[in-house]
Amino acid sequence: MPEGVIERLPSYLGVLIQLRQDGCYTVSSAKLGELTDVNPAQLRRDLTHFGSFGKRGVGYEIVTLIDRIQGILGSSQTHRIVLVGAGHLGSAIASYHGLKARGFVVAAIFDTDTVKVGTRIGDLVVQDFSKMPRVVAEQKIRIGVIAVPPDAAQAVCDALAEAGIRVVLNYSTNMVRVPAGVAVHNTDPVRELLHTLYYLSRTEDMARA
Amino acid sequence: MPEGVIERLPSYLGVLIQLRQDGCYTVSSAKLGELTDVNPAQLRRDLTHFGSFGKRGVGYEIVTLIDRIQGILGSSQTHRIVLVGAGHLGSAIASYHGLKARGFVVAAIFDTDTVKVGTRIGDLVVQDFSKMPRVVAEQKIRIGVIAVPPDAAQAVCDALAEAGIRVVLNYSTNMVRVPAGVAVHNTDPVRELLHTLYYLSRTEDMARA
DNA sequence: CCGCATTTGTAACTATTGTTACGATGGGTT
DNA sequence: AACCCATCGTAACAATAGTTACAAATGCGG
Repeated sequence: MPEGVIERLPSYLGVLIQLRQDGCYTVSSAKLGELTDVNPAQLRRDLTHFGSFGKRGVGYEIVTLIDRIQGILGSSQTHRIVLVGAGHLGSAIASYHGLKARGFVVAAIFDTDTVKVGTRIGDLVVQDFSKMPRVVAEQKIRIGVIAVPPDAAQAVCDALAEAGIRVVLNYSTNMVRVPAGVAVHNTDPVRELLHTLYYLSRTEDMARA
Repeated sequence: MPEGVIERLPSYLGVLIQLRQDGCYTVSSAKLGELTDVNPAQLRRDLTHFGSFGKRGVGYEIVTLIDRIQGILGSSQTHRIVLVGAGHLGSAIASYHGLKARGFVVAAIFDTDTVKVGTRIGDLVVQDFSKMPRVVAEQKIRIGVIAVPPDAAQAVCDALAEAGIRVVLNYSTNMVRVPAGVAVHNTDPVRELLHTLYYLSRTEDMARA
């Protein structure tokens, strides 16, 4: 399965869920492509990677498509995640309602800062990071989110991997490295900003020309 | 300039800045490639897109490289950004020290919620969103960050574009659309999680086999 | 029941991206 | 000064991704 497909599936899913809420039953590749900024033909080809269940002349049945994509991504069941770092970013993630709506539940929050340990964030009480391995093992949690200062990120990541975490989402500025068998996704706001900066200078060049 | 290069430059820059702090003077494509998970040859070719200034047998001079990349991305000067949404996520971004260190300054924070308007976040006082166009115009701000609930995202984005913002970084779950001449970058945490989920199921399949 | 508008699925093509391989070049060593 | 080793820059190749175009299928209206 091509990497690009995997990256687009979550976008399709998001839009489809929105459409279902709006009361739609079917959607064409043209419409869905417009809403996700994807070429309709490519969208159709993406979907053929896991079967062919559109109806010619009609489009795709939304509920079927949602089911299918959730099956591929493995988001049909709810996933428990652990969150490391109870700072502003950690709080933002923990109290983010969009998570539950899409099948994610924050099972526990950890921090090394003794001042933060014991405080509440939403329904959860921040626990000491030393308890992380036990919680991960007992609840068989496989997803971890890192929201700690850059210097601590790698150490936290190593500990998560050691504890059995299989997927790491890293929100710190430092890229972290993982052993084989663990997937990591580094999404640093500053990197995103720098990336967009390039387009800023380009649009200005165009305006000047 | 290929899209892929632009996406990798910020990673290079981050690692280079780190290396400079550690007291290094030069770095080889092999080393830098390892630290950024990029094939050394590709890294070299990426760099040739804007000149050739490595020394054979030695590597690249770190400070020169940093200068050059910052020049390309336009991050040699400081950039002011406006932030819309003073919730948890907005606070996280506003009080994020990594921004200043990398040349970004949050110039103003806006919200429509009258309860939040007037409160302080770091050095800044949250202002009413209606004042956004004036601030953007007066300070000639071109970058806007959206950290509001999904339903409000598109409206905020339209207003930002109208006010003269040229680059939008959208952290809400709803993808937003922009007029031509404005660049947008949607980075939704849930989408990232869903994306990593696929790899989770894959690693488990591998473990089972 | 038949043609028409619509929309899928896919084949062929193009463009882009990534990889491998190797000659060129600079510094260090004897 | 001559040799050697590390490393760059780049050409050739391979793989991937994206686009265009069109035939096959579906439902609808007359």
